[in-house]
Amino acid sequence: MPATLKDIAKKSGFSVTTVSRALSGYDDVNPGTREHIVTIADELGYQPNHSARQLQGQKTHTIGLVIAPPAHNPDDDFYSLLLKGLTYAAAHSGYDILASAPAADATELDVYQRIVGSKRVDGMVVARTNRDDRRIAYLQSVDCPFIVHGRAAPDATSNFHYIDVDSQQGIMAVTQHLLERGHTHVGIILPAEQFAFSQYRQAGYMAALAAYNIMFRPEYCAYGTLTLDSGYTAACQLLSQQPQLTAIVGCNDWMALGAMKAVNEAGYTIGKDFAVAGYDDIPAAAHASTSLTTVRQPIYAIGEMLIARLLTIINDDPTTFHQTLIEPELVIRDSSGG
Amino acid sequence: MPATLKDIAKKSGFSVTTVSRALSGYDDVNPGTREHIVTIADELGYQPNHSARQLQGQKTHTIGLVIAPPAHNPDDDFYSLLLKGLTYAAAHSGYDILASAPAADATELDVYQRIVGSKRVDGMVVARTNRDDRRIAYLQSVDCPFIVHGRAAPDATSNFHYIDVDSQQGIMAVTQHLLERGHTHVGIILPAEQFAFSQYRQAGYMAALAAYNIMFRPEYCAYGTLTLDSGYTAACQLLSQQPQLTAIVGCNDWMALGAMKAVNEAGYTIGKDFAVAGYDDIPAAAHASTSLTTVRQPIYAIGEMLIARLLTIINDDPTTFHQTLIEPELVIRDSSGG
DNA sequence: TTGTAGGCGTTATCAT
DNA sequence: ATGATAACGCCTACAA
Repeated sequence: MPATLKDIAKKSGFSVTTVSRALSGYDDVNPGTREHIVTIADELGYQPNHSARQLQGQKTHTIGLVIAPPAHNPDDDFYSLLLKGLTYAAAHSGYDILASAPAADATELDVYQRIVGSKRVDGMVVARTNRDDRRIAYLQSVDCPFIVHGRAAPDATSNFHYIDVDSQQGIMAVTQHLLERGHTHVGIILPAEQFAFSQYRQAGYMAALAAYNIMFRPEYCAYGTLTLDSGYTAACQLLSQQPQLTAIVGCNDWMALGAMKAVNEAGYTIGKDFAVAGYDDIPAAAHASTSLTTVRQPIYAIGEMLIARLLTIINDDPTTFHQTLIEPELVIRDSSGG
Repeated sequence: MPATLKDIAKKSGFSVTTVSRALSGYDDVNPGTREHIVTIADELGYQPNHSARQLQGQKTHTIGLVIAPPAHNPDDDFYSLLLKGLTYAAAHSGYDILASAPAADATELDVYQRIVGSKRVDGMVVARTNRDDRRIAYLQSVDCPFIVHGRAAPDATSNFHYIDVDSQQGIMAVTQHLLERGHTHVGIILPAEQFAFSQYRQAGYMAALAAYNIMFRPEYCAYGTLTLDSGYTAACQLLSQQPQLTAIVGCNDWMALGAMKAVNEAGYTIGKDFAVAGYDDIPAAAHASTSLTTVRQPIYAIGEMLIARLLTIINDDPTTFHQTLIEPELVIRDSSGG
C-alpha cells in the first residue's frame, strides 16, 4: 500500500492539513516542521494519489489521443509516430499521454465522450480531421480544450486552433518538380475523400497543372487507402487505363511505394522513363529500391508544437484561434530522376 | 460541467444510491425506476467520473508504458509500434494506455514511481529489459502487476512473467543461413551490452558458428546503438579492420541498412559478393535498395499477447511465472543472395 | 426496493 | 503556524 498523507501525519505527529501544505510548498509552515515532514515522506516513498487530487478539481496533467480504426494498419505509421512524439513532448512539460482506441463495437466519438466525460484529461489532440468532424463539434460543445493536427476542408471554416502542414503547397511543389522534368501526363493517387486533407492535396495537384497550363483530367486521379497495397492497385489501374502517363504522385509514401512496384512490373525503369513521388518522407522512403522523391513533414517537431500550443490553450483559454501552417520540404531523390 | 449522479438523482427524484445501482446494473432496482433513471442519464450524457471511481479502490482500466530516453530516435520505431499495438490490443479489452516518458531531469525509474505510486494504472508493460533491471525490482517491491517484453540476461534468473522473442534462435537461424551460403567470415553488429537481449543475440551468433565448426572471433563483433548511422559506422570499422569478411549480420534492421550503405561504398555488390542480414523486419526492410534478409518479430501480435497476459496477471494473480518464448521467422530476401 | 451514512486521499476554508 | 471540517463523485455496507 502506498503511503498517504494520513500515514505521514500519524508518523510525524502533525495534522493531515499541515502535512499537505508542507509538501505542497506553502510558506505558512515552520521550516523545521517542513523538513521533518519531507523526511518522513521520502522515507515512506510518498506519492500523491492522482485520483484524489483530480477529484479536488486539480489538473490531470494528462493529454488524450484517440487512435482511429482506419489507422489499424501496420503500414500506416502516422499515429505511431505521432504518439511517440507527443509522449516525449508532453514529458518535457510534465504531462502524460492517455492513448485510447475504440473497442470493437464503439465509435471514435464514443471514446472521446468516455475520456473527456470522465474527466481524465486536461485536453485532447485531434488528428486526421475529416469533413464535418463530429469529434470537434463534440469537444466544442463540452468546452474541452483541444488542438487539431489538420484543418477543415477548403470549403469550410476552421473555427478552432490548429497546426497543419500546408499539404496543398507540398503536393504542388512535388507535382511541379515532375512537370519541370518534362512530364506532361502526371497521375495522382489520392486518399479517401472523407479526409479533409485529401482536398488540399488534390488542390495542390491542380494548382501545379494550372501553373504549367496543363488541363486537369479527372481520369488521372485514382484513390487509395494509404497502404502500399492500395497504392499498387490504384497504380495498376492508372497504368492500364491511361498508358500515356509517365509519372505518378502518391499522396503518401506507402502508396507511392506500391505505385513503384506496379510501375516496375509494367516494365518501366523508375527514375529513367517513369517518375514516382510520395509524401511524408517516412524512413523507408530514403532506403527504397529506388530512393523516393517525397515531401517531408517534421512529425516530431509537430508533436512538440501541438503540445506547446495545447498547453497555452489549456492555461490561457485564448479567445482568438491560433492557426499555424507549416511549410513542408521537397526532398528530391532518385525516383524522379534525381 | 458533466452530469453527476447527484444531478440525475435530483432530476429523477431518487437517491444517489439508487441511481448508482440502477446504472451499474444491480438487480435490486425496480425495472421502471431503472428505465426512468437510464433515460435521464442519457439525456444528461452522464459519464462516471473516473477519479471518483478510482478513489473507491476500483480498477483504473489503464495500463502504463514508459518510453525510455535512448529510444528518442526517429529511426528506432520499436516503441512507437509497440505503443500503437498495445493501444489497439488494450482497447479490445476495454483498457486504455497511459504513455509516459522521463522529463529532462528525471530517470526512467522516477516515472515508474510516479505512475505506479499515484495509482494511475492497474499494471505496467516493461520493454527492453536490461541487466539487473531496477524497474522490475521496483515493481516487485510494490507488488504492481506487470508483464515484461524481454527477459533477464542468459546468466540471470527471470523471476517474473514475460513474453519474449527467442532472438538467440532468430540470430542463429539467420547466421546459419549465411553460413549455408558459403560465407565463412561473418561479422556481427550487436546492440549495447547493457540490454539483456544483446547477450542472446551474441549467443545465437556463436551457436551458429559452432554448428559449422567455425571459430568465434571477438574481432568480428562490433557494437551499435540501433540506428542506421551507428550501423554504418560499425560496418565501416569492421570492413577496414577485417577485410576478409563477406557477410555481416545487423542485430536490427536499421543497423543492417547502415551496414548495407557501408558495404556498397566499399565497392561490394550486396547479394552477390557480400551478404547482409538484419533483424526485426521493419517495413523498410522489404523495400530497401536491396531487399533485406531478416528475422521477423510479430510486434502487433506481441502487443496483443502482452495485454492478454497482463490482464490475467491483474485478475488472477498467478503464483507461477508465465513465460513465453516466441519463435521468430526467417525472411530470406535479396541481400543474402536470395 | 429504496435510502442513509461513511469513507477513499486530497485540498480549500475557516478557526485557533 | 497549525488544525478541524467539509467537499470533490462515487460505491458499499447497513438500515428501513
